[in-house]
Amino acid sequence: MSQHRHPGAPGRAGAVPALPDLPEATVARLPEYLRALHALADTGHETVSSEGLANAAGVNSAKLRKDLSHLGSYGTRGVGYDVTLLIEQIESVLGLTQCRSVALVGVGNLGHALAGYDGFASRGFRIAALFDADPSRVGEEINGLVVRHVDELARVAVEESISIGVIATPAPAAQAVADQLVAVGVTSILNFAPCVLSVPEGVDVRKVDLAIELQILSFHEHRKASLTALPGGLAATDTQEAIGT
Amino acid sequence: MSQHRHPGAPGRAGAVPALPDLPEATVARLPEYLRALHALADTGHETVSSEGLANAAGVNSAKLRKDLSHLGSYGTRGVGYDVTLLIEQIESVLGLTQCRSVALVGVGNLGHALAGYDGFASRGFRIAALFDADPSRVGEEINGLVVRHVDELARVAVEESISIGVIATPAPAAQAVADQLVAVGVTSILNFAPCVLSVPEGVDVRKVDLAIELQILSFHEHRKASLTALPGGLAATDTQEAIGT
DNA sequence: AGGCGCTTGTGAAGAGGTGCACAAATCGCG
DNA sequence: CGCGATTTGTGCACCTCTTCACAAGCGCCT
Repeated sequence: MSQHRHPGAPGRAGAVPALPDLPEATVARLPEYLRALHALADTGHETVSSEGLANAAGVNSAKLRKDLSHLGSYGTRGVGYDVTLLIEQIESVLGLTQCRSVALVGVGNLGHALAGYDGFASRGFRIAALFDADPSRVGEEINGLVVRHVDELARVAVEESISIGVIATPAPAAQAVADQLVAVGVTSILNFAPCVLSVPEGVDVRKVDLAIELQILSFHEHRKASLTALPGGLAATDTQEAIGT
Repeated sequence: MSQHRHPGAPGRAGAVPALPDLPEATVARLPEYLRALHALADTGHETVSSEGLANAAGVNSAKLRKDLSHLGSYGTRGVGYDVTLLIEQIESVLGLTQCRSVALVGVGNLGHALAGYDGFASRGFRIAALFDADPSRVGEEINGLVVRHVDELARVAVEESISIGVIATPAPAAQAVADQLVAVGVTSILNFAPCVLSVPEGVDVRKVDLAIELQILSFHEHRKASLTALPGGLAATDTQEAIGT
């Protein structure tokens, strides 16, 4: 119930694609499922029920089933999901079957750590190039890669066929870097700089701001402190967060 | 500074606190508004319209107004919002009027960068203690702080009145660390380890997984590639993402 | 003083996501 | 071979969040 993409003649739309137009919330959870599935595969599990996988991924089992149903029917009723098959499907949908090359701009405090983070490589991403605007940093070698000057971005990006750009510069430099990335054809950007990037339509930007995460926690901490200050009443009723047990 | 709220008084009871039970989506955006407001204040602006602030924060102006309206009416029709006043209000709601102490566990690649990240201090958080389980790392000094063994967590946490724990350990160690943090009374955790933490009710966990962000971008990249591969038709219609100009 | 333009605050409609509950499907076993 | 146990896939109701559109409010200018 999912194959009818376009009966026309897309000549080349043969095997993989399908492009099921997934809900954004589902897309955001698929990587988590994928991680849980890899963990299950490593411990020898061949199949897993929606309940089991949902637990491992920290979500509701009905939500998980609905998410997976958007990719097609890859489960067996009464049995569960084939771990290996499901991994293949999710990786295919996420476009992880090819190794994607990442360019990292800004090799300061955070960028340095990102350049050395092995969680990228282990999940199919290759950091292909490092850049910085500071001449004193250019030439430094990190994890087997030499830092180049950001002016070389255009040339190197083509050579290495970069598909994702990561910005780890200070905020004032981020927009200029983003513009350069867009100019060389990068259409996906992960931004660690605490600022809003403006990019043309068709370019995806995801932002990670570490301080914001702390501030959100601070709010909840603040709220909890206020509630427990109340003697009785509605203190206990509305605290339900992360999965318990 | 935690005033109670009357269970049955819909009007505005006290002055500052109110605890307006903000929507979660609003809470997540307030820090972004705060950052934009600080930038405006630094450039000499005394007031700002919802349109202006919304632009600076990268959101829709109606959404911004609704978000702010949840805190109360701090704008002036025909004029806009007083930047300084709004900063104070948001900081108050987020519980940033007091400096919160953070314990960072795991001083590996990423933890090292977090320990040196000045974006925390500049936004009201104090990294009060560093921990690691690796004896060879204990004693190392980072940014003026000495790394202690994780077994000292209980004692130090009380001494430094830690209110937020940050986990930057490898995944296998994360759950044990979380348990220890919870045991010493920490009720807010920021988890960088790629795994699901299980914590008792009343403890908030936020997760940041750098690889997941890349995988989400990978999906969109994959989707865009498939769409442009199709000759005609639905290629142009459904690409709308980050703010454009 | 009065009108005019600008901006906020909000009601209402719509879109999207969540979780329940159950029918349909599959396997294992007697 | 049929039955019961198990688990998926999904219709539906609920809920949160988003967005539009506009009345109410405010300051400024004449």
